[in-house]
Formats: sequence, C-alpha cells, structure tokens
Amino acid sequence: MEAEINLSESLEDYLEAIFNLIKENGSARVTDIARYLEIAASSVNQGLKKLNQEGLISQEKYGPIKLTKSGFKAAEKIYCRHKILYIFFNKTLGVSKKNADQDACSIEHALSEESFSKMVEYLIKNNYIEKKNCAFEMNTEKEEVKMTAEQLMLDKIKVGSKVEVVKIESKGRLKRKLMDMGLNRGAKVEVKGKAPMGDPIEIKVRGYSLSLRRDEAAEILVKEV
Amino acid sequence: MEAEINLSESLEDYLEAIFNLIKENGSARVTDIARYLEIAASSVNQGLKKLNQEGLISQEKYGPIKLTKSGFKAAEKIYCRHKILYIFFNKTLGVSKKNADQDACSIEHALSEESFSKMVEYLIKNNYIEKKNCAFEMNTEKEEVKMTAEQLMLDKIKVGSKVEVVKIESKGRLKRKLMDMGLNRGAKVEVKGKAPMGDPIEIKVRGYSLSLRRDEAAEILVKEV
DNA sequence: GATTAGTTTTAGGTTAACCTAAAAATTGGG
DNA sequence: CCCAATTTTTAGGTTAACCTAAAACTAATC
Repeated sequence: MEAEINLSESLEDYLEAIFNLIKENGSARVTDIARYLEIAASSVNQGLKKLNQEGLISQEKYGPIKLTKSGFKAAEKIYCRHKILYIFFNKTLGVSKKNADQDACSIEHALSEESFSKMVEYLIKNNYIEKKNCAFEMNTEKEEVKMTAEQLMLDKIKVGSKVEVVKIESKGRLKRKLMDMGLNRGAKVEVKGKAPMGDPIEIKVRGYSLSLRRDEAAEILVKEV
Repeated sequence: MEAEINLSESLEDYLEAIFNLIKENGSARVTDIARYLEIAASSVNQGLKKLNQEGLISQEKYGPIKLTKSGFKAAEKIYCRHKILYIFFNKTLGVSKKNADQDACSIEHALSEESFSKMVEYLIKNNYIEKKNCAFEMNTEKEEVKMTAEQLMLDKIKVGSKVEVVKIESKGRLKRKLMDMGLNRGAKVEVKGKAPMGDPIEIKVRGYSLSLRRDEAAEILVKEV
C-alpha cells in the first residue's frame, strides 16, 4: 500500500527518540537524542545522516532536526507499536512498567504485522484502546495520548494561546534581532492577534507588545505550555 | 542463581539450531546448521568457535559437534522460550503458525524474564501448558514435546530397542573396523543384549549378529527410530 | 589405495553500529 | 564584538556477524 522504507533497528530507534523528544520538548537536538539513547553524540550524527538520505528528516549542518512528512508518519508508526506493546505487556500480562517498556523497545522492530494487529484486536476487545482511523488513540489511565509531535512555529499558533520559545531557527542578523526582542529560549509568548492575511502578528513577550512579520514568526520554534 | 553466560543473539541462534538438529537427526553438522539458519558454512564455523570458547559445545577439528552439559542447558532454555512464545502467539492470539514461529525467533532473545514468566503463568492458567519441574512440558495438540536432545551413543541404548546409526566418531583403524562391520550411516541396529558389566554388547546389524566392546559402542552415535 | 564428491576450515573482505578525540560552529554573557 | 562553554561535526578507529573463494580434510566408491 505504502512506499515501505526498510529501516534498521537503530535507525528506527533514532526516529522514535526524535519523535518523543519533539513531543516533550518541542525539539530534538543531537545531544538530547544521544542522552535519550545513551550513545555518543557522534553516533547519533551518523544515524541522522542516514535518516536524511532516506528523506525522513531534514537537517542542514548545525541546523535543527525536523521530521519530514514521511519521517513523521514512520515515527508515529513506531511510536504506536511501542505503545501497543507496552499496554499489552503491562495491562494484560501484568508486567512491570519498566520491563514492559524495555521489552516493547526491543520487540517493536521485529514483530510481524500480523502479531501486532492481533494484539490490537485483543486490546480493543478488552477495551484497553479504541480504534480511530488508521492510528490508535490510547485511553488507558484516563490519559489521552495525543499523536502530534510536529514542530510548531510561531506563525501557526492560534490567537489567544500561550506558548514557550524553544529555538530560533534563523541565523545571523535576523536571529540577533529576534533575540534582542526577548525571544530567547524559554521565553513565554502570548499571541494577541493577527492581521487579516496573518501578517503582521501581534505578540506579547516579557510584558512587551511586539509585532512580527509572518516570515519572522515562522522562524521561531515554540511548544505548547 | 546460575552462572549466567551472556550470549549474543546469533550465538543463541546457533545453539538453538544445534539443539533442534540433534533432536531431529541425532547430530548437527556444520552444513546442517548453515542450511537451517540460511547462512554460509564458514560463518557457522566461526560461531562454533565462540561457542567452544564459552564451553557450550565441544568440538575438535573436523569432529562432530557435541553439546556440553551447560550448552545443553542453555539451548534447552532458548528452546523453551521459543516454544512458549510460539504457543502464546499461535494459540492465544491466533497468529498464523508461520508468523508465530518467526516472531518467536526474533523475540526469544530479547524478552525480559518477567514478561516471559508472565506469559507462562497465563498459558498455565489457560491450560495450554503444564508446569513440570523447572522446564515445561507442552501438551498442545496432544503432542508431548520431549525435552531431550542429548546425543545418544550406542552403549547407552537399552536392550531390545532399535536405533539408527548417525555417525561413527572415532577415526582411523577403529572407524574402518566398525564400518566394515556394516555400521554405516543409516544402518539399523538392534541391541540384543549386554553382559553384566555392560561389556561386551550384543547387537544385530543388517541381519548379522555382532559383539562390540563398550568403548567401541561409545563411539557410535545413534538416534531413536 | 586412488579418485571424486562433499564437508570443514582458513584467509581475507564487507558492512552496520558503535566508539574516542579533536576540530568547527553556535550560544550566551560581559 | 569577543570569549568561554556547549553543541555539532569530522576523522579515524573497533567489533560482531556476515560473506566468497580456496585450501584441507573426510567419506565412499572403484
């Protein structure tokens, strides 16, 4: 059905780490991934090159790591598998969280589609998860797992919401300018309004009101708070 | 509890292959293992060297591959894991035999003790297997899986049983002599009687009656028919 | 006992996935 | 703007697990 890319286990691990880090922090840096997987940063770098070649991430030298459309899809799939396995082991077999997680990690790469979908069937029947479109939405422990880990840029944020700056992706002069405005990492930003065409965008940072051009805002990576 | 040897996945695969081949054929040769695992014979050879170093098999140059006590134990454990996983996937989840077997193969190396024993618990509760000592005896499909894969030598065979010659392990003159007696690979042998101390042993091969010294019989690898 | 077919071993390579150490670039503060 | 700390990249290993091709050995027949 799809253009199947056959990733090695370790490349799948990298992708999954990126997915989880973006979900948690809004960005995934080389060192974050290295810490997450407990391997050297230089090894991560090599892995990222391969993911880049496969078109799953896009990354310029020293630039931020972004998932492409297909990368996001692939990562989401792996994430789903992990989650399903985790729930299966932890909830239905009663395996400790630690081991369930660890086992999910080692198995997620290897299990056949059939076994996987039989597990899903079983979990649906026993009401641990609900089927929804082609992905799965978990409703265990009342915690809904949102399946979004795409990078959010400031120009895409709805008026009225509050976000936190993760990174400024531009370089040089523009970056300097934005940072001088107080848009540093960790800065809380509220989107006050947008002009009809979405340009300019009115924001409030550290008490000051600012107006940004849309392409400037598009350089600012944020996360929900 | 035990002296844990940490085997790599591929060494576990070799060990399992040896176990299964001995169980089926009475012996495991390099080419058999290579065919079984679908890899080159020279790769198997390298693997066997490592198993030898770990003390799990004993093998002289060009000689037969024998499991040591600890090798047998390790192989049996892997075999058990495989079987348990296979039953779990096939019987309780309804996964096809082919995929259940394949998945068992890829998972058996990675799964934590805890998950494994939780699966066993589940299978016992649902009556798919019965606990017996520390190993497990499967009683699915009325077929009892015997947990013996140790090499049988002709001197250990009970009076009255019929066996088939798999290999003569000695070399040179003695080997020649035994082969001239008709004890070639595939020859059917019936053990007619043993003297009080087990020496000599009376056998019948290809219609002839022969008498063997015990240490001669100990060189003849046989399998049950 | 010599020959041929088959098996096992050796020799020498490749690849993926890691590593350490050091160089290059970026970040953030003064 | 400059400097120190941090991050990212490069350069140059190592190891396990495979491979092919050829050599050494064994088995089985004539």
